Amino acid sequence: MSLPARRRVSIKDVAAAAGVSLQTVSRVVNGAEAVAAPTRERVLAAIAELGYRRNELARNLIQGRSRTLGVICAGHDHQGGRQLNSGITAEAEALGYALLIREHQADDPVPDDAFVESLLDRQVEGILWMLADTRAEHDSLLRRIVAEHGVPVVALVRSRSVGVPFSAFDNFSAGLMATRHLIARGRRAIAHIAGPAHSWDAQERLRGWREAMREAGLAADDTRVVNGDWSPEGGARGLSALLERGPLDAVFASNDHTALGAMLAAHRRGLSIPRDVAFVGVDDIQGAGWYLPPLTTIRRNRVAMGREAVRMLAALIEARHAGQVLELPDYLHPPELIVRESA
Amino acid sequence: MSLPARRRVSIKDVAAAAGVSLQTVSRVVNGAEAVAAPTRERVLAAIAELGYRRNELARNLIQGRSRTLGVICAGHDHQGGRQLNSGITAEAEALGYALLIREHQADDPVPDDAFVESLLDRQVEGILWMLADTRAEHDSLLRRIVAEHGVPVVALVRSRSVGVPFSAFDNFSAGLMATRHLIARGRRAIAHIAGPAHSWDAQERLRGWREAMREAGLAADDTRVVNGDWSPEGGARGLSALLERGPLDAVFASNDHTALGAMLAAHRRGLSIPRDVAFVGVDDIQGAGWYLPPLTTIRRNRVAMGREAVRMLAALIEARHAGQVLELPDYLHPPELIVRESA
DNA sequence: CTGAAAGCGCTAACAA
DNA sequence: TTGTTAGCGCTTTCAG
Repeated sequence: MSLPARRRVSIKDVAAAAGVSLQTVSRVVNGAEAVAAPTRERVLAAIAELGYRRNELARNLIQGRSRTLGVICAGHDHQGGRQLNSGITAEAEALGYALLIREHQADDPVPDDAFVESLLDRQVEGILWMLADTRAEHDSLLRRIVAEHGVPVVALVRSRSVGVPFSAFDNFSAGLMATRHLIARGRRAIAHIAGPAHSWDAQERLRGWREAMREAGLAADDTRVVNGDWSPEGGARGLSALLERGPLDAVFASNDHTALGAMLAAHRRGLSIPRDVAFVGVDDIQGAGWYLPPLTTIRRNRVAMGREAVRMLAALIEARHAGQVLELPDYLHPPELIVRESA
Repeated sequence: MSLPARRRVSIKDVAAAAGVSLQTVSRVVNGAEAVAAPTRERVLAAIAELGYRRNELARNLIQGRSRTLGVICAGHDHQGGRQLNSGITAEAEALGYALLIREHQADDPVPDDAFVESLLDRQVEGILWMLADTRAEHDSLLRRIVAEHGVPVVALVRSRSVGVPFSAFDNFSAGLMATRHLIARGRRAIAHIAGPAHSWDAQERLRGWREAMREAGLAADDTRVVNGDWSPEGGARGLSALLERGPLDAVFASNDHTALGAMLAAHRRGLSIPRDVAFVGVDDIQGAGWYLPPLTTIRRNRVAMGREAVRMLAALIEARHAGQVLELPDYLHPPELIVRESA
């Protein structure tokens, strides 16, 4: 297994073996035209024999480019960060970028400069910001990254004030769509189990719920809203709290896990779904179509969001290298209603 | 946003500003003792004023260490790769390693050398292998990484033949535990919906089921086994196929998603859970405790597995740098039975 | 078409 | 305690 570290073969070794200079090897490796066929053959043979591979680190150093993107994301991601990552990783790879991940655990202190500096020190060329927190510390950190360090940033949340381009989910429309669907099915007493109070996504979905209720002339007062925490536990607690405040015939849950917990709580109280209470979630996580009953939900295409974000960031980086200033349009990904049996 | 790329301030700039040599700045930055207090002050002042940050890439190059780990994992991971990542990322960060991720999508061709070479080219010091595929191509690739490239590797699956240390889940014991639990509850006609045929995890769990049936003197013939694909769809299909072959009073599903799908299918056929058919899954994914009925399952602690794997890999790397050969004991993480209502 | 020299940003070894 | 000299592995001028 663990052999003593053998020195990797360098361009120098290849040059010596092929009897040419370093540059010639470099040219061959980089596919330059200006190399005579026989020379190229010899170099290629030496490369093959020695098993030479280019050291990207050295290359990055001299070119002043790391071809690396930093990703700042939440740690215990209840919302399926995984799927997003798959869009991000695939696109990054396609564009030739490596990814350096930095996770912020929910129970850690609010991230400060030191949090991102490890990424900057490793010379990331751009940053993907996935923290959906509306607290001022997050905003100001993001602003400082852009202003002081001058690194291109693309957000995967629709950030409030910081002028960073984003590829984000249209949470407001999602809330609107979910609630409208319930209204169209004849529901009137529609409650909302929201996400955590300082989550941007949660706030937007709540706003969508309010707007849909308002336009239908229905009461959307605060007694109809409780905060959850994206988890089934939060959903179950939320439903109980809501039922104590009064009767309801539908619940818009901020995400599928919340809906799952709330549905079980409703079931335990002898309520029939969707007859007595209808449920709509958000996410369309794997499994949502197999709950009892299968969950009606608002799908968000995380893979597409991730892909787009990486594309935007890459464009920003290229422009920067070309000395240009690029103004990118924001990208708000539309929600998709998936009607199943819970509503 | 996208300012023209400004040259980052280097150690040279700091040295000039502070009126000292490069070396002195380097010493201060690296916290060496042998610097006079007033000199240190001046350097620190210059660093603060210029906003100097050390370029880790340059440092890595000269030290011949990248402080980076490569992770080779499956793309569309139905099994919650996310949670594992959280153990890996946390431990890697704690030990000062960055992570370079390489995902293998299930529908891509079997990974070949080119697949890992992008990691090697970026000088990763070790590789975390998370591909649980028993096909020969995977094995031989893994073997080649170790033999030809000489990079330390730790696997997160219990790999068959390749002599790579692992920190893996004890899938066999999980299968044993799940099946024994069903037997202890008085079930006799216990079927198994397995994972994909060439998944190592799936094969081991199947083996556990067989062994438990055998030791109880129950029939464990192939008519009682179908292959799923870790998904709810596969679980539903699996249950239907099993029921066509004969009656059963319990199902050991290879993972929670499979169990979820199978439970819905059972429900649709008017079977009561657990009265008519009991179910046990594997994973204890978020939500499993909120299914209808809450799922009895075998928990696996992915975070611990990830942490341990990173620790092992780091130890291997340190040993290598110290010129030693380290024999590491493998780590088989025990399953934990979580009894809920489905069995 | 090929090579020599310089240097990316930093640290290691030695000298002063 | 501080500075000087090399040089990590590579690419970029600029000569030849």
